[in-house]
Amino acid sequence: MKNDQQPQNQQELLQLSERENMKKVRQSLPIYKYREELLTLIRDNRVIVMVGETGSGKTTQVPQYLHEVGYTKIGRIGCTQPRRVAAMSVAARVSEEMGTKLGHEVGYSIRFEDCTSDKTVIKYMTDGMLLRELMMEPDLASYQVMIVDEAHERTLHTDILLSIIKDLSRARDDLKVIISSATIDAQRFSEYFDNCPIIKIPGRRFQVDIYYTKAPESDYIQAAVLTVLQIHVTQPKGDILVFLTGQEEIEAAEEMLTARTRGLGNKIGELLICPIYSSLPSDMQAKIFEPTPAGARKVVLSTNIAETSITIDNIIYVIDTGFAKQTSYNPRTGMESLIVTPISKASADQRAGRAGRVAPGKCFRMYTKWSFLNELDQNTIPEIQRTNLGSVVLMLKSMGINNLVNFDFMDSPPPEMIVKSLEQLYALGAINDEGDLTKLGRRMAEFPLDPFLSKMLVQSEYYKCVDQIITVCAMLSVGNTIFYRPNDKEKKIHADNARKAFFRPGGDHLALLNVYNSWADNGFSQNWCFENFIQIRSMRRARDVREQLILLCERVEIDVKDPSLSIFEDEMNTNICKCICSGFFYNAAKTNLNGTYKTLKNGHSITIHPSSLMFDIKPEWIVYNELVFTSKEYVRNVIEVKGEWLIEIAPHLYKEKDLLGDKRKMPKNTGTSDSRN
DNA sequence: GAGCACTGC
Repeated sequence: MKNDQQPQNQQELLQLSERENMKKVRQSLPIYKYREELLTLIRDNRVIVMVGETGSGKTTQVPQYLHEVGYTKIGRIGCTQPRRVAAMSVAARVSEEMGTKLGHEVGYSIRFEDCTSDKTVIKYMTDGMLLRELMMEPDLASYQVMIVDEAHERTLHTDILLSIIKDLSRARDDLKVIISSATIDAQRFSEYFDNCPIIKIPGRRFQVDIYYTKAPESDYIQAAVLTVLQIHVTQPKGDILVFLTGQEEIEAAEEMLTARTRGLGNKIGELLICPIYSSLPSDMQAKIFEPTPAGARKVVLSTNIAETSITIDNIIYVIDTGFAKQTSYNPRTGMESLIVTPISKASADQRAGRAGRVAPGKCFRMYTKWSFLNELDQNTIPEIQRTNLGSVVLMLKSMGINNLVNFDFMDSPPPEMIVKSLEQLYALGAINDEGDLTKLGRRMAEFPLDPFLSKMLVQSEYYKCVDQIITVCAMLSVGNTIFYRPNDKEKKIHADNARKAFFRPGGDHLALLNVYNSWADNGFSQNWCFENFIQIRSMRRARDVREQLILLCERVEIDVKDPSLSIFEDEMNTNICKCICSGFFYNAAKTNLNGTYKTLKNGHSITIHPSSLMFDIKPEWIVYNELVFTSKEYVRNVIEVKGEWLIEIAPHLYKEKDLLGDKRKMPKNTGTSDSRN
């Protein structure tokens, strides 16, 4: 502290001019002209909708204005963001503008990282983080203002927040709520919040000219590739961003572009092809941020990641194929599908906007204007209407919100989805006949996990494998991005062999446990990951999740001490499988002996995904982590179980006569994972 | 014998 106050004239002067400069920058933002109007509106209303276009400065300035006029003397100002990086970087920017140290007056709170202190009066956070806070502080008593930013994105967490905040703002007449959204939805937000006033703040964006195809394109990848080449040959300098739906398309486009430009030699300028998608290793992702050398042109082949999550500088041309992969959830079958779907108008405009960040740009849409006007939906269906609501329902119940079918959502999820979640929670024992949370359910709600996983975790104490199950939970919750499979025939074989080497009798979960433990035994080494085709980013994330789960276990009094030393490996593996079964018995299936399986719950036909280590083994009974439709109905992350376990663990679902009654008819050679080696 | 968009607690 004292050192900071030593007079260091040169540096202080520099800082002073920096502050002056900062002030000028702040005052040049479009929102500055609206400062007084905005503050008056907030003073006179509990809730307002703020339409701030990109570049208006709303996210950084509004909390500061409110701070400057004294709101923070009473309570904190919170501002939620859908993404972690946004929460961090905006907080850093604002603390710099205020001349304070990050984490002091201005801070941020995201999962695994709380950069706030007692002094913090402006707090940026992810919307999911605020939901967790709401479980502990249901009235948000420590906040005077809550800003829900990027509300138009309608993420699952944002939608739930909106409902809870609407409810809360009626009870707390001193709380100021600001819903910040893009133009399109402003009216709907206002209606939802009892016709609250709307303030519109223009942004600062360059014009983007839109071009359509004259006729529909049958092959949008090829069309996109040809457009890239055409731009490259005929248009002035500036990088190109192409939106495709996934890794496969990106690799195809990359090959086509390479082949097409190869023959042209030095007739045309160099074209740098940069793929980007989230599961691409970070060092390869970094390529898109490298400055383009003079005389060359960069073409970024991207998934939706570049629509909101990643911003690339110097993009002048956008090529929009008009499609994206989208999940949908069928509550009847409990199946998720990931399907190539036409994007919405809002999404198309967002993509086009990526061309106008640094200069006037051009957007080439690989579909007709008629199609844009008549075939695309206005907005993407909000996530809350197309996702499994298990953890949402559990969370809301733990906040005391019981009547979910009549709960005031901005867009209600289909009732059958809520019913399905309730049915699953009931089967897990998280809620009772009246639909109230049980003691088990309350413990489960503490964990930031899917209810199936949290049930398994709570049960792990009984099966004496808490530490192992924590690891399994952590590995499953980082998704399917652990094993890296390069885009090269030779390397693919090596990667697959590396993967198979992690096999342990029992199933995929045990292999995941093995991966984690091997990594830990090798000192969490980066090199080890590289040699074994493991994505270190996912592993580090799993390690973070693990640490968080350990802390949470202590809170709900689950003993994390590792008792495994007194148990033999075989016995331990059985315990682990039984424990997984105690969480996932709902996802049980029996072999049909022709390579497919039949789910016990509804007789649905499914197949083990070829990436599963159980693909070649095909045990009689399995329990799976997830069921996803891609080209077929595949289950991923599978373990072998015994019919007897299912009857023992879930007698309310499975009866002996139904499961084992026809066992005598089954041939004996259905193989078990133990016979593999 | 297949292929997985993107977030987030």
